[in-house]
Amino acid sequence: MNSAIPDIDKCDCTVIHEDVVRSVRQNMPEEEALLDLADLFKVFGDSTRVKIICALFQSEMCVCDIAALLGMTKSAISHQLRILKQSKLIKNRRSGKVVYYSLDDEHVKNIFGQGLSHISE
Amino acid sequence: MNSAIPDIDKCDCTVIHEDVVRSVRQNMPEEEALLDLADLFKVFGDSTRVKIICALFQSEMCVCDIAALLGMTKSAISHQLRILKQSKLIKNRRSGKVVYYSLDDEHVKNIFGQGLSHISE
DNA sequence: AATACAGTTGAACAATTGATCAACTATTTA
DNA sequence: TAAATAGTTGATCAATTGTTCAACTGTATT
Repeated sequence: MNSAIPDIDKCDCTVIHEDVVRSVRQNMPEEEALLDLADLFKVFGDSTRVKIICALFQSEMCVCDIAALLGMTKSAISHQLRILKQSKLIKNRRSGKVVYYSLDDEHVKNIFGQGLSHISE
Repeated sequence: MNSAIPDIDKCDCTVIHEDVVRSVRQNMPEEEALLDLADLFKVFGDSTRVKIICALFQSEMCVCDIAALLGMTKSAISHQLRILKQSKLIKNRRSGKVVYYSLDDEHVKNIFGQGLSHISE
């Protein structure tokens, strides 16, 4: 199943370049992949989560340390860590009462690198 | 000016690994860079904008064509194009009544590539 | 000059989101 | 086993966001 053909009815205009639209539509990735991609970027689209990821680039850290680093509550950090973990960007290990979080993806570094490269222009 | 030291007061816990926190804090990118980075990813974090970018990978397109492709109104597309342009991810040229949009960044392709690579695991 | 069409813009509204708070679980230690 | 500490979780609320709608601009055509 490829990307579903959307309701043309909802479009309030004539198609000017019918051939282009047809060709582009045929080569679009599947709808689901595009939604997943947007959801992944949405995870990166919050400054708290960006800061957490940046911190974890340097070292694995526990919730308390991240909270202290960013000047936020454990609860707020824990909520964000949960989102990052659901997206499989970080992993954790428990050692006694302390839970250590660390990065769990090689792509993150590359995505961040490209992003930083873009904004520094 | 490096990343500002946040209110430790707002943190509701003791720092468990003081050395780690100090070291990580010293090496964190500037606050402003992190905010810009999050803002950039926020732009990618919407399925409509992801679809538009994917479409523009294949061909430059006018607003009507994108609207028809995605089954949305010109207005909705135009609003999103404006956001993409503000982030310097796309550019446009006018030819008579028609405005053509196209990608304006080499990093986009790499960011998307890494993102797609991540979700396909 | 008047009409038609491509595109833009601002206000409004519903939906989503992130921090807060309180209550909770899990593990260690006295 | 009771207290202390690390962390989690669900509800709530304010703030943000995306689409819609209506009115608008810009360009070409007649």
